Amino acid sequence: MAETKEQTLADSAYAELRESILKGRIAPDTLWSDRELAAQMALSRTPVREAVQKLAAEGLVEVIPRRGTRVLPLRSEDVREIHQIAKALELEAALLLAGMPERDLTPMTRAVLDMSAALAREDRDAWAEADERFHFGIVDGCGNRRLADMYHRLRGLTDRARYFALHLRPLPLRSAEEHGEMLKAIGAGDLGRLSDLYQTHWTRTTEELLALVEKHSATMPIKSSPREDTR
Amino acid sequence: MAETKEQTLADSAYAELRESILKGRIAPDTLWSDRELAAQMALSRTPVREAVQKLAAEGLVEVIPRRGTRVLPLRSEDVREIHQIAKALELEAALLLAGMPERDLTPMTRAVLDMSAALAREDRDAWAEADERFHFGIVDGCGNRRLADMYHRLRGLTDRARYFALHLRPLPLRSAEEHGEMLKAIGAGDLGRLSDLYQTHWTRTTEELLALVEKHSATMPIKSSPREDTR
DNA sequence: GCATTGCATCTGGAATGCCAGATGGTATGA
DNA sequence: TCATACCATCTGGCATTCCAGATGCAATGC
Repeated sequence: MAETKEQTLADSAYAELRESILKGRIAPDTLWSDRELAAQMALSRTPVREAVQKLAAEGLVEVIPRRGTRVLPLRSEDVREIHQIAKALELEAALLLAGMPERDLTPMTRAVLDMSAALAREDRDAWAEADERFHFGIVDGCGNRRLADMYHRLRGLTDRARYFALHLRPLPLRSAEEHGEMLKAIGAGDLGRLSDLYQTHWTRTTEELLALVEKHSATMPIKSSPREDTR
Repeated sequence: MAETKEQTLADSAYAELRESILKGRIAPDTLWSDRELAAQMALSRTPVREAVQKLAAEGLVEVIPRRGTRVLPLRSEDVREIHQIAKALELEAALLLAGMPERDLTPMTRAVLDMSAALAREDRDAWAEADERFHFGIVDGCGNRRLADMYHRLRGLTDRARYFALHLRPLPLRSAEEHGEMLKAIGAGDLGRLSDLYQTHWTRTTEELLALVEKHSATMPIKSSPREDTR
C-alpha cells in the first residue's frame, strides 16, 4: 500500500497531511500557517506549501491568501455531489467491464464473499475493506486508468464521512446481496439492469450517509449545511 | 472570461503555459527546465514550479526529477479514456437536468440554433464555439458544480486535438440534429433515449477524432500510440 | 581506435530570506 | 467610556541560494 520509492519530502508531507485530515485528526475550519505545519513536520515551508497546494486542488483544504490554510468541512451538499459523480464513473466502468470479452471478475467475487463473511461475524472494518475492494475492483478493471484514478481520488474525499459513519450505522445487510447482483449483471452483460442497480445502490448509500451526517454533525468532521462560500 | 481578480504570478504562469500547450505552440516531448521557463517569463522559479506542478496534476506535462519537464503528447488512448469519462459525466448531468422541475434549457437551445447557423455558412470556429457552449450548458446547469469543474478540466485536455481537427474534418452536419434530439430528450425526460443518444454521439465523436489523429499524427501535437510509460 | 573514467554542468528539491498585506490588540483622544 | 488610529506581528507570495543526483562530453588508458 505504501511503497517507499524515492519519495520526496513534499510527497510524504502530502500523504501525512491528507491522512490526518481524512482520519479526522485535524478538525475542519482550523487555520494553520505553513510555517506552523513545517515546524511540526520538521521541514521547510517549500515542500509543505507544495503539499498544501495539492490538497487545495483536491478540495480538502482552502488557502486564504494572508490568513492561513483551513481544512474544509465536508458538507452534505459535497457528499451528494461526490456520490453522483462516483456513481456515474463506476457505472461507466461497470458497463465497460461488462463489454470486455476476457474480463476477470474474481477480485470482485472474492470481495462479495468477504463482505458476507464479515457481515456474518459483524466485523464492520472487514466489511468496509471488502466493500472498498469491490468498488475499486470495478474501476480498476475497466481498462480506463484515468477513470480509475479519478474515482479513487473522489472516494478519498468522502472517506472522512464513511469512516465515522461505519460504526454508527446499522449493519449494511442488504449491500452484500446488491453487490452480488451487480456482479451477476456484469457477467450477464445486462446493461439496463446494471444501470438500475447502480442508481438504487448509490441513491440508498448517499441517503444513509447523509442521514447519519445530519444526526451526528456535531461530532463528525462534516457539516450538514452551514452556508460556506468555499470559493 | 478572464477576470483579473488579484491573480498571483503562479496563476498567470499557469494560464500562460497551459494556453501555450493547448494551442500547440509548444511541441510535445520537449524538455524544459524550470529556470528556462522562469527566465522566459521574467519571474523566479517558485511560481513557475507551482504552475508546472498544477499542469502535471492535470496530466498535461510530466516532471522528471533531474531531467526536466516535458509536455506529454496526447495519445489516442488518452483521447479514448477522456471521452469515455466525459461521456459518463455529461450523461449524468443530462439526467439530472432532465429531472429538474424548473430547469432552464434556453442556453442550450440557443447553442443548437447557433450551431445550425454556423454550419449553414460553413463557419467552423463559430460551430466549435456553439458546440462547446451546448455541452458546457448541460454540465453547468445540472446543479453539480464539482461535476461541471471536472468536465471542464477534462475537456481542456482534448482541446489540442479538437483544435487541430477542426479544420481537417468534414463539416459536422449530423451533430447539429443530434444535439437537438438530446435537448428534446431532456425536455421530455426520456432517460433511456438520452442514454442511447449520448452513447452514439460520443462514440462517433471519439472515432472521428481518432481517425483524424491517426491520419495526421505527424503534424498534430498528438501521437497515435507510441509506447509511453508516462508513469 | 575504442572503451572507460571522471568531472563540469545542468536539473529539480529544499531551505531560507524578504516583502506587502491583513489582523488584532493597544494606546490615544474625544 | 467608547470610538479611532496605529503598530507589532503574523500570513502567504515570491526570490534567491544551496544541495545532491544525473548527464554527457572530454580526457585517459588499453
